Amino acid sequence: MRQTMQHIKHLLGEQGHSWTRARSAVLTVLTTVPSPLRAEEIHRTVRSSGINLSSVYRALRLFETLNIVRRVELGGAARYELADDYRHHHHHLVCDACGRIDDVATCPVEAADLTRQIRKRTGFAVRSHVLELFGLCRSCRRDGR
Amino acid sequence: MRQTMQHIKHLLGEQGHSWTRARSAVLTVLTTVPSPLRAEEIHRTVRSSGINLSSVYRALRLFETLNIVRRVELGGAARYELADDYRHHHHHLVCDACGRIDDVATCPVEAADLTRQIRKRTGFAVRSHVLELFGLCRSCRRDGR
DNA sequence: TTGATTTTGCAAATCATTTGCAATATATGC
DNA sequence: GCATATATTGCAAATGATTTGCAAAATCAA
Repeated sequence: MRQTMQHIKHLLGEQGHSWTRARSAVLTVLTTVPSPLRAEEIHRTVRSSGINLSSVYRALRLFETLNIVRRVELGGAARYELADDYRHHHHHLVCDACGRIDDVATCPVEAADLTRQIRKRTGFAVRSHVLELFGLCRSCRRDGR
Repeated sequence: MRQTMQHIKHLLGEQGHSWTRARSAVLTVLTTVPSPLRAEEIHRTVRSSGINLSSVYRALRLFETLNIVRRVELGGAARYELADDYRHHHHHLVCDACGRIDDVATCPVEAADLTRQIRKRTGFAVRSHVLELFGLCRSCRRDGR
C-alpha cells in the first residue's frame, strides 16, 4: 500500500493540492479496510488524531473528484472505497441480514460486453457502472434468517 | 394500469393495510411516470390533492417493504419506481451531463447467470441486485459535453 | 351507522452532509 | 531553515432529506 499512498501523494501535488494529515489519514484507512466505509466510520478511526468529521468529508469529496475513491450508495448512506485504479474493479455482495459486505470480482457488465451493446443500440456511451448484489450470506442462510 | 392498481389495492387489503387517498395517489404517479422519482417529485404532483410530503414518504416506505416499489439511490437522493413484479426487470442509463434516466432491458446479471455462479462459489444467495450505468446520452455526446 | 383501528397533516426532531469563517497547517521562494 | 502566501482545518451553524409524535381525520368491519 505504500506504493499507492506515494502515488496518490504525488498526484495531489501535481494537481496543486496539499498533502495533509487529514488526507493522509483518510487514505490510510481506505487502503487498509477492504469494504466500503461511511464517512462517519472513517472518522471514528481518525478522530483520535484530532481530525474533524468535516475534514473527512472534504477529503473524500476531493478524492472522489480526482478519481482516487469511488462513492457507493448503499442503504441510504454513502460509502467510499478506493477507485478501480487502485483496487481491481469489483462489485459487492451485501447481506440483507447481517449487513456484511464482500467483493465479487466477476463483472457481468464486462463479461456481456454490455457497454458496446448499449452504445450500438442507443447511442449512450457508458463510462462507469455500479452493481450491488443483495441477499443472504452463507452464515445467515445457515442460521435460517 | 387499472389492473396493477386493483391488484395492489387487493394486496394491501390482504395484509391489513387500508386503501387510502395518499397511497392511491402515490401509486398512480408511479404507474404513470416511467422513470424513478424522488419523494419530493411525487409530492409535487399529488399535493394539489392535499397530500402531505410525510404521507408520500410513508406510502413509499410501505410499498417498499411490500415489494410494490423499489428504491434506487442515484446521486445522493433516493428514487422510487414500480418493482419488477409490476414492470419488467430493467436497469438505468443515467446521463452524467443532463441527468436524463432511461431504461435498459438487457440484464447482464441474468445473461451471465451470475446468481448461480456466486452461490456455487461463495454460498451467498443473491436475491436482488441494483445496476446503474452512467455515461453520456446520445444528445449530450453530440453536444460535446 | 358506529366504534375500533389506521392513517394523515403538521411541526418538530433526526441524520447525513455542507458551508462560513477565523485559526492553523502546508508549500514555496529566498 | 525561515517568512510569507495559499490552502486546509476545526468548529458551529446551515442545509436537505427523511422520520416521528401526536391529535384530528379517514378507513374498515360489523
